[in-house]
Amino acid sequence: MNITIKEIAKRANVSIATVSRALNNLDNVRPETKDSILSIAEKLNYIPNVGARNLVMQKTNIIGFVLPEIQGEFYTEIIRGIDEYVYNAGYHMIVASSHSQRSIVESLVNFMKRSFVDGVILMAPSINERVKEIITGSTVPVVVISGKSEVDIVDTVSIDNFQGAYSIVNFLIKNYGHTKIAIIKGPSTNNDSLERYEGYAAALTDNKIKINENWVVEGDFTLRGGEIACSRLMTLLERPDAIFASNDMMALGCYKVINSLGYSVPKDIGVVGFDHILFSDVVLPRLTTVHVPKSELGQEAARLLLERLDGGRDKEPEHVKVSTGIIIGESCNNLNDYNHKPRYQPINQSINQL
Amino acid sequence: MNITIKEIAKRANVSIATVSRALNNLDNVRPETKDSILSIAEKLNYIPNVGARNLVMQKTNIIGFVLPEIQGEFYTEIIRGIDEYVYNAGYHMIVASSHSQRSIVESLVNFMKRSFVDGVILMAPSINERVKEIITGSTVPVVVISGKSEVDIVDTVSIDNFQGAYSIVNFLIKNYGHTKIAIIKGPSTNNDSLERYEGYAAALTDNKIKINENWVVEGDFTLRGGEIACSRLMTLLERPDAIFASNDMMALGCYKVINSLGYSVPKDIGVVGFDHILFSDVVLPRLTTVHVPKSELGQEAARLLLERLDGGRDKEPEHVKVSTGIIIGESCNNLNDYNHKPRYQPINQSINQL
DNA sequence: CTGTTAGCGCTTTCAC
DNA sequence: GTGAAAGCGCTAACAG
Repeated sequence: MNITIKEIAKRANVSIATVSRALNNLDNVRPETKDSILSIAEKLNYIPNVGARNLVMQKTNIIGFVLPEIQGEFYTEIIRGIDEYVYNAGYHMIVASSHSQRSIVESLVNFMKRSFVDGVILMAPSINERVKEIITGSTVPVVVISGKSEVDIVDTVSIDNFQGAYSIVNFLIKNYGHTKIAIIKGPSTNNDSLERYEGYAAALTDNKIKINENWVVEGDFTLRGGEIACSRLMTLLERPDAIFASNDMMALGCYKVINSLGYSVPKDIGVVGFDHILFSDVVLPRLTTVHVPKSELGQEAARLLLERLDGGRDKEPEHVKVSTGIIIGESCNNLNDYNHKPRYQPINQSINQL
Repeated sequence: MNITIKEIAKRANVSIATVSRALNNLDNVRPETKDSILSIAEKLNYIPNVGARNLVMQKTNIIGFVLPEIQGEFYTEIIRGIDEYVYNAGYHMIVASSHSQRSIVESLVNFMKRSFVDGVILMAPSINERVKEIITGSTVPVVVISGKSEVDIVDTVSIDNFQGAYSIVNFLIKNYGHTKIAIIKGPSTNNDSLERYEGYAAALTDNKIKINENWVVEGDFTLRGGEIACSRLMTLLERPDAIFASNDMMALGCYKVINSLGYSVPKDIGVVGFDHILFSDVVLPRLTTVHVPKSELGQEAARLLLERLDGGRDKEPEHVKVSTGIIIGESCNNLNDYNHKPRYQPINQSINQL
């Protein structure tokens, strides 16, 4: 049988209450008593029963993280961000991704079970009515990571998609002299996608550039989607000079298509992305893209949740936006520099540099 | 206050025992009574208290997954594999990756707390004495995912590294006519790394090819490590015709170096990898590599763990090896097809090609 | 300082 | 079929 405080109490000739106090390091225990208890516990290799403590404390020190699917480094980074943060506060995290057998709704409902988790972080590209309903009726605090702060009754964390998209497009225009910029949008149901488009549109408008509807195509955030969308752009009579792919995966899809058509990035057409995934630095030419602090996204969500858990249950919902930055690669040319300076160093030169 | 079986019992005019029976769908309850109870529970929106049930059942239906670091799709896929499998059995998973604040040992010890998790899946590239000790003394079942079945006292799941490495190297020799094959090993402390090297060595030996020590260099499984190792190989007086990188990240590092030197893959030198990460299909040329069924790795581990949990506590430890397959890309040439065309082009010639 | 006692909410004998 | 009662192992008043 597993050893309990009862057993320790017997051996130490004290009551279980005293054992509990000693173990929890409360100060109203005589030092000698405490030492004795602690040493006995140590000797017996005592391990507290978490479940029993949970029951009486009405707290599990576990939070749930619900996400669409565990795939791609994006989610991985967020998971890490959350985990690192909550660990320091003595919490653990249960990950529930939706998959063939389980929907987001199901995961949520499951987590809301009393004494299962103390709080939930929900990551969802779009939030339907049913989910909103569940969040509203939740007994435990919920923090939403989403493209848009569409749920204002709970804390939210979102990427500053607008700013990110605006910045990079504005950069292409102002610094690189581009005017013919196409966009490959993400899925229309996705909030991040919408905001990125708005940033794109605003940057053009602010620079007095008309939006060419032929240069606005939709993708689905996948590599394949990027390929298809890019093919469409490449077969237009009037081609853009640069493509703003709403995420890096699609940008890589563009690379593939452009290369397979015998063109080259950025010589023939520029490509920029959004997300700054690992491989945007690995590909040649390195992708110019918008950096999203993924891990920070998770950390902020965790911070908000733990703050709620720490007594701040009825303060106003907080809405945090994490900001982005531009990563400048070589996937888009500076048209202003274009005075016949070769952009690619002759190979013999780079060899000399070794 | 939250509603409990006590409340339901009161309203249904029965005892809490009967409520419990009805809720758990035991058969020794009169149908009418059961219906009445169920409808009341429904109406009251009753949610069972997981913690209380855990306490009396001595079971949490949570398993722990301990891994070195949450990073890269490799781990992500395994997490998904485990999650999908255990979900169907009514379990949840707590992920604990080691990071700056937490070691593997710490995670393990933490999970071993009674009533915290019902079992643990441990993924570790190498297993030290301390960890072995903890596993041995564990009160809950442990399944180890590791490169080698070095822990034979518990169930293990491992990649068939030897077979994978052997296959791809043998393929290069037998099918592509290669003889000058270098290897970039992984870290020497990593079991997967060692086994892959052994597969490489065996394939050469079986084909009566001597191992050239100059062509055996060590990497660290990172992109950067691959670059450094590849640079060393490329500066040798006698260069290999192909490089077997012990994982795909390092293979991509090779791509970078080879390209930056003005050479091309596979024309000047072939590169093959191991893992079959997402990006091995994205890069150009597509990487020839060894496919590792990552999600299956997680699923097998989950299966073994749940089998233990399901009463099979004292059956013999099982050791599962998941097998690999070769993915043929375009990153390595078939020399048999290569009728006397020079493999290394003079540098000026490759410049002309631009 | 320490012991007694009353639960936390649930499952499970053991009677009836 | 159903109820009474005994815990699961722990914390937290409340006394002393």
